[in-house]
Formats: sequence, C-alpha cells, structure tokens
Amino acid sequence: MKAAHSIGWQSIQSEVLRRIHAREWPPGHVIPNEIDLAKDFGCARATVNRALQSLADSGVLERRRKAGTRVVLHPVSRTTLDIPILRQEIEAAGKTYDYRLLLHATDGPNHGMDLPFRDTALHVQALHLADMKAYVFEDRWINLSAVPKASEQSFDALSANEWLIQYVPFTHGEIAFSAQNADAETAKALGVDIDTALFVIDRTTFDQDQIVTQVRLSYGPGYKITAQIGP
Amino acid sequence: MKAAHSIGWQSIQSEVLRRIHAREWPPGHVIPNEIDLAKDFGCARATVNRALQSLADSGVLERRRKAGTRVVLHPVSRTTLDIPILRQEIEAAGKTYDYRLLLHATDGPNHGMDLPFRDTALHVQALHLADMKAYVFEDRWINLSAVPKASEQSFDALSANEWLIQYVPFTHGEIAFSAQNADAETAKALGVDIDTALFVIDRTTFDQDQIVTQVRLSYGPGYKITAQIGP
DNA sequence: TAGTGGTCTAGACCACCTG
DNA sequence: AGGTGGTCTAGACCACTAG
Repeated sequence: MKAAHSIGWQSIQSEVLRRIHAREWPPGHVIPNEIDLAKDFGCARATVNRALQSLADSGVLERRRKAGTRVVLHPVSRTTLDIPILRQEIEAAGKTYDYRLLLHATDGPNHGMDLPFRDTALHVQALHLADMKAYVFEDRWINLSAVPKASEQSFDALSANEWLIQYVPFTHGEIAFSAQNADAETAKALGVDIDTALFVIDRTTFDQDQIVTQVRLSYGPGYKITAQIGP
Repeated sequence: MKAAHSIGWQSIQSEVLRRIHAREWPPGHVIPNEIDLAKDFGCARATVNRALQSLADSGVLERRRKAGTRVVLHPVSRTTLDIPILRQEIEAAGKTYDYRLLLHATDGPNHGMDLPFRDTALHVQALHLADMKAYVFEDRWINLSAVPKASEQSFDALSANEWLIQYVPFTHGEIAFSAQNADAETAKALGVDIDTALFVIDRTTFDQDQIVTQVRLSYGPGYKITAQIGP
C-alpha cells in the first residue's frame, strides 16, 4: 500500500507511526527492510533511513544491523528536558529577576559536600528571586583546580550560575531530580517552613575527567518542570 | 585547517565541538556555511549537514535558513529522560516487583480530579512494591469514552500502567515533575509520615485530541531520577 | 557469510528568511 | 533577491551481527 507521501521524510514517519498505531506492525514486529520500504513508499532509501532513524531516536523503533528494525516491545516515555538559566526562566515568565549572594567562602580539602575531589573548593550560596520573592536557593561548590579564575570572582552581582556558563566550558555532566524536605538552612533562605517539600536539582559538570562544579538548586514550593512526550 | 577526519560525521562533530570549546567559535558566533565547511573538512556537504544537525538537536547550535548556523548564546542543559514502566524499573534494579490494587471505581462526570473532560471515568489507585516495600503510589483516571474496554478490566493482577501501554496506543502526552508533601491518603498508602517530601510525576496522554488517561505517580522517599548532560 | 542498517557522495531543487 | 539550510536522489561501500 502506498502512503500519501506528500512532502518528505516526515510523511513516511507518519505512515510508519500509523501502521504501528493501527497494530499492522504490533510491538515486537520486525518491519520490512529499508530497500523494500523505499520501493513501497516510492522514494530513495536514504529518505526511509532518515524517517526510521528519527523514530529510533524517539524510542519507537529498535534497529540493529542484520537483525532489522522492530517495534519496541516495552515502550518508554522518552522526553527531552531543557533546563534553562535561572534568569532566563524567570524573565521568560514575565517576572523580574533578582539575585542575592548569601555565602562566599574558600574551603580546604574538608568541605561540606561529598565531593569526589580533595582540591580546594569555592563554596557559594545564593538566592534567586522572581518578583522579589525567593525562587531558588543555590548551593554550589566550584573546583578551584579546574577553574582557578573563579577565585577572582566575587559573585555579588553576577551569579556563579551565569558566570560559569559564560566563561567555563564543560564537556559533559550529570543531573538528578528529587524531592527533599527543606532543612533549616534552606527553609530560612527560601522563607518557607521546615519540611516543606522542595523540588531539587543536583547537577555535576565535568571538563574531560575533572569536576568543574557541583550544585544543588532547591526550588520554592509549587515548582514544576514540564515536558512533552511523543514523536 | 583540516581536521583529523578519521571515520565519519562524528569526527566532524568532534572538531566543531573542539572549536566551540576552544573559543575559536565563541557563543553567538556565526560559523561558516555548510559548503565551506565541507571544503574545509574534505567531505560532502551532506556529511557536514548530518554533524551540524545533530549538534542543533543537542542544543549547541542554532540554525536558520539564510541566517546561517551560530553557536547558541545561552546554552541550556538539554537532557533526554527515559521513564520506564514501573515493573521494568524495579526489576532492572534487581528487586522483585509486586502490585496491589487499592481502589477501582467508576466515577460520573463529577470525579475527583481536575479533568478537562466530563465523560465517565474509571478511577484506579494502586501500589507498586519493590522487594515488598512500597515504591510508588499510583492514582489514575481513565477516560472510558476513549478507552471503553478498560471497563472490562479488573486491574487486580495486571496494573493499569502496563495494560494501557500494551493495549492502548497514544499519540502524544504531557509530563510534569514536582515535589509534594505527602497527604494523608498517600502517606498511608506508602507507609510514610504525613508531609514527607515525595517526588511526583503527573502524566496525561492523548490520542489525537482526546484524553486517554491521567495519572499521578508518587514515589517513595529517596527516589531520584538521573540523566546525562552533553552532546 | 550473507543480509541489514550506517554512512558517504555529488549533484540537484526548493523553502525560507534576512538584508 | 540572493544566500542558507532542508531535503531528496541513485548509487556505492562498509560495519556489524544473526543464523
């Protein structure tokens, strides 16, 4: 059956999705190879490849050489999250952004966080405000061995958050989302009751194998992070 | 300068990343067009396109026709999350999975959740356990207009979570992550104190324009969801 | 080892959008 | 209006791996 291949590889993607959706190709089914599909759709193999590759990225298909392409058996909800800079996030919501530095200290090898490195670290705590209300409490360590120029920064006007992104590149990182009851320190900074449920992001960034910075962002009550599901 | 284009488009991607990293192409910089880069790298334009497209997907580059390709000014942490089926998540951690149905009721137009549809809904509450300990409290509504065969399901052995994924396709959805203090109902179900901070996932799935199901998953204390950052 | 997807090429046309 | 990315083609070679 020919598809209504109106304009491009997206049409092929739609048709493939339709067949999966309609259970013509049920979960676990091995679909025809690219050459046959290309003949079926009346296009070049590269175009089919583009469509199927995209669906594989979305988690709808699994592809292996020689084994072929199959509809995944246990689909997962795959979603792409964008974690913006705090200033942008707040200003994008139409609110005014403000920043207040709470702590700026250089710690020796025995600093407060469970850092995998023993080097000297810069400890910065700050509050990010939206419309003058506490929005996020930032608790950050910066590895001064990896970022020596951080020691010259006061971070009283420009947040470490923004400074690092602008001047310190990183190669990769790890991010974790969790829920935490507010401890005394965080509750005081955010102006909420102790034990309030806070959405927390822990992020560690690396430059090659060296830790650059580690940060915990504790968001005020009611914070939500949303995303779309689907190809 | 020629790059060490050893094996393919990934090499070109690496070289582009290196130039960005080394500030040869600083944030906001417009990089050469695909034709020039192809000449520079000694490959076909399509190969350059593949590399740059991939970097645009990662959020490193911004591409617009005629305007060209530029290094993004304010990089965001873009990450891809996979939300697996609960059973898989638990079994992948080497624990035994169990499931207990807590509530199964058909509600009229006035059901408990703030659903945008006025149709009859099926209300299901269940507990997912890992090694016999409460792991997630599931609170779900199913739109019986969209999924009539759900009314024939008892959900006492197979969770609604798995049944829906296996038999009810959806086209797209929305997912939200937040932190919530445990209310009385949830605290009792999970066996935790009231006000414990819980990681909560709210997910709504659609088939075309029709809501299929809406669910709140409240994870037990200590739950974390992690992901990698980086191209 | 043979079949499949992964990738590359050289060229082409087109949609879009900035200047 | 012209330059840029988006996409398609027809063919080719290669890498991987299941049988």
